Amino acid sequence: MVLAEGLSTMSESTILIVDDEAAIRDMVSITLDLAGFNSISAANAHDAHVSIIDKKPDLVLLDWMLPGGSGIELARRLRRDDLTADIPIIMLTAKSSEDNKVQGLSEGVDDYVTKPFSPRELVARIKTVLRRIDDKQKNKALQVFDLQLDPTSHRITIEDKPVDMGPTEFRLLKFFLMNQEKVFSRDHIQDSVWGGNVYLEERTIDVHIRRLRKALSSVEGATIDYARLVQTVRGAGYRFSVRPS
Amino acid sequence: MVLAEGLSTMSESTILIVDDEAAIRDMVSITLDLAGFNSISAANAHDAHVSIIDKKPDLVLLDWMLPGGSGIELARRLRRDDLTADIPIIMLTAKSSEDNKVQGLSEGVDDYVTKPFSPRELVARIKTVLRRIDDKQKNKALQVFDLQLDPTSHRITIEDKPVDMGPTEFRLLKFFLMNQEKVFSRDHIQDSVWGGNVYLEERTIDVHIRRLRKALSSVEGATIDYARLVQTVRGAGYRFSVRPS
DNA sequence: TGCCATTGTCACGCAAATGTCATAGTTTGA
DNA sequence: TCAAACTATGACATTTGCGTGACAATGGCA
Repeated sequence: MVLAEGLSTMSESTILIVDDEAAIRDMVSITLDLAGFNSISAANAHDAHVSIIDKKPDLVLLDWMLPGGSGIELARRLRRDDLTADIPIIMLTAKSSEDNKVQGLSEGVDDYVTKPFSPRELVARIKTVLRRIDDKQKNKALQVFDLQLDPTSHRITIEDKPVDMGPTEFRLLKFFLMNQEKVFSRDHIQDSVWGGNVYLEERTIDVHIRRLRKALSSVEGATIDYARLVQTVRGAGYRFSVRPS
Repeated sequence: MVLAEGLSTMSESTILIVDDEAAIRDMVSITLDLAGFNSISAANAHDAHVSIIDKKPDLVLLDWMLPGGSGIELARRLRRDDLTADIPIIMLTAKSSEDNKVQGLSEGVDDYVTKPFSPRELVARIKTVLRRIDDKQKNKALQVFDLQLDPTSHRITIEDKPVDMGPTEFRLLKFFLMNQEKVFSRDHIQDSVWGGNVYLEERTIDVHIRRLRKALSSVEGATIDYARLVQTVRGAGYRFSVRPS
């Protein structure tokens, strides 16, 4: 069975360690690996930024005292850029005595850990932050243009007008919204939306795709035909994409 | 069991004390413990921030004059972050200076206490603030259009006309009014309205939903059909929402 | 004690939702 | 241009979930 997409608790989160001291990098790296995380590291802010854009880690462990004060800079830059604004950051700070300067600048940081720290503490903090971000993410409304899916109220709206659809189509749309711009085979869709323990006729998926499209088209006066976002990829499956096919 | 939502009088509120002087921290801590609060403390803004994110206290007692002026910074930061914006803050100021008062209140501080203060006064202020916050949330949630639920007199009115319903329907409506725009499964509703230690047949919830709807519809000449606000979300549960389904 | 409101349960009916099929339509490559 | 492969769609039987009226049990209150 193929794993359901968008699982809240990823089996293996990738953590980026940014510290100029090799000893600390190694120590933390080993700790994280033992805790079941995937760790990568960077020795300076520049490499870190490249890594973040490249590898898209789930969390960044950032040393406050990088040479040149660039740790602060990096944190700020990450927060400013939409691409990286959602990546949680845990700051590693030296001692709490001289954090006065630090205070005003530490906006948007998700947690701090003070050196020296125990591996146990570090892992606990990371897990806490990941869980918190995760919950936030899970309950966050998914949105594309003026189409909104709000998991909390279990409601779908287009331009604030409610869209009526069955539970299966709801799950299907949710799946698509969480995995846009990717083609999925019918098998994969079945596994992710129905679960792996059911047998469905192949054509059944098509029917539900059709019902989803119909629901998305049913809104009067919409500026876009949202049904067009559910695209057929002949011979491969279906894809949800904001780009015209 | 899921905790009942929005309990007004928390059995034990957690108060975070932020002060750089250990003597004051201890004094306040003892005072609060005696008054039946749960107290934690932090010596600087940094630790305080960590604690707040971690422990989510119900109120923060914040020394204005933290070294480096970071007290005010902290207050500002707490207000800006969505996670912490709702946590009430009471400022501890050295002298009664009008400046402090004005500036503090403009930063969204809920009250201020001037040193030296008596334990009695401090506790009274805390209780006042907690009650005010509490009332604010309570009163905000308990009115929708011309439907009113008054917890004190235990009455429900629509356009000032009394609505008759059983105790269970009353609690059910209260629960819905406190948690609007969210879907709740029957299990969740049962936990929150009946408590987790009872076993109910699934259909029983439906019956009470129906009784609630019937009661809400029973008012003659209402401009809105309030029963429509109690919405069925097929396959998911029920939702109280101002928006049409 | 008897009355009455309240409550939880059940059985039944209805409508939405679901999965399947047959048929029509479209695309692809020879 | 034609056949094969693939997809869209309408129709249909079945399943599922929800609404509703009725009823017995409970407990408060006069």
